Amino acid sequence: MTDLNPTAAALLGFLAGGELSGYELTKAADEIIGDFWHVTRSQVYRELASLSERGMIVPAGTGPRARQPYRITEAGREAFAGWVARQPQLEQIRYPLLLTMAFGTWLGADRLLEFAAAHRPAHEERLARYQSLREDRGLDSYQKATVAFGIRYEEAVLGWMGELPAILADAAPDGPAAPD
Amino acid sequence: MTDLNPTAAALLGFLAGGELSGYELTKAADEIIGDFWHVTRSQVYRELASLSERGMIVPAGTGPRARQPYRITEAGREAFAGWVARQPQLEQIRYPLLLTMAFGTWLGADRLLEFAAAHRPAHEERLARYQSLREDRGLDSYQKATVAFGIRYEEAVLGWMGELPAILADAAPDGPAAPD
DNA sequence: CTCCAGATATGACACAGTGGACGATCTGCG
DNA sequence: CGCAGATCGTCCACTGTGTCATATCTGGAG
Repeated sequence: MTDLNPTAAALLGFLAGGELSGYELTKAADEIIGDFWHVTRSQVYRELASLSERGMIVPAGTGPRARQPYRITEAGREAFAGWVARQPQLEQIRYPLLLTMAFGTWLGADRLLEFAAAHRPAHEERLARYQSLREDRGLDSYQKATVAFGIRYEEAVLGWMGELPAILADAAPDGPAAPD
Repeated sequence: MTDLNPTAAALLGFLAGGELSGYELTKAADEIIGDFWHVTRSQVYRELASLSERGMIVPAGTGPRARQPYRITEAGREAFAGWVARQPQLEQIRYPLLLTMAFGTWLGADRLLEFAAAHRPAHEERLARYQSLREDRGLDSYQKATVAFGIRYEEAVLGWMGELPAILADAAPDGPAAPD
């Protein structure tokens, strides 16, 4: 019940399925939750150290290379169970393109449309990936639900990009023009 | 050109429109960019200190209370112009509900649906707010563009929540059931 | 008018999360 | 063999979040 941050909780969640090392945890996190909860290696190792100190995981022998697998403890399982049953916070979006766009007067519509266009392929790829995941027999329905969000989200982004030119059309025609 | 983080850049962007204090900047950021770039008070003051050190802003007299307004300098304007013209990064989403959902096997569909339902009013309110902003004559078309994203996004979330029960229906009927 | 509750305004600090650099170890293959 | 590249962990500086503290001003109750 000792409160966990979401990243630590996710690591416990993965460890609840078997022993894994930091590197493997990083990969698992990247593949399975990476689209809505980004986790870096640095933080994985930091959280592992902290979880280990708090007795929620223990080192389990040694793997190949310097690999250090961890096993979840009973305390760890309890902490995870406590975390998973709590009402999650609202989501946070950090969208630099929108930030730039909010100050668009200093840049002009043309450049902004280029910026948006540069992002489009990435969104199309994600959408395609989600769509193929939707058919994947290996996912449980909970993971399917997260994929379904991804599809809705990417469709929304692409739809928005589609209507952008029309919205920005009635901006001052172009170019960095200071208001006031 | 000295590279700015997005938060610092946004503060310069606001200051480009006139002198503002930390508190006023916090409010402006919250209202205008808060939905896609969350900024806390602590960070505003930290960035102001850093920008001031780097000569991009200067204290401008004193306002009422302990209020300390800042004025942007020429160096600040240049740094901002440099930042706004750079291709923005891809967005980041941090969605705790999806994290919990990814580990849904340990919780069960019923609780997850409750969790999602608890978020619904917040999304409906945001959507309503965006829809009324869309009619707002006071926004320039760049800000309209950010609002348009908000509308697409919230519609996507609400649509997803609508299909959730169906997706989770074919999960193991209920309850925390450990797999393996 | 006085006083104090509450709003305004800034700051300090610990923790969470990001990104890049570094170095060591193993693996495969020319 | 030997070395290029992948694997694995560590470190550090910086950005972002959340909470607590503190000082100042404002508006009403008395």
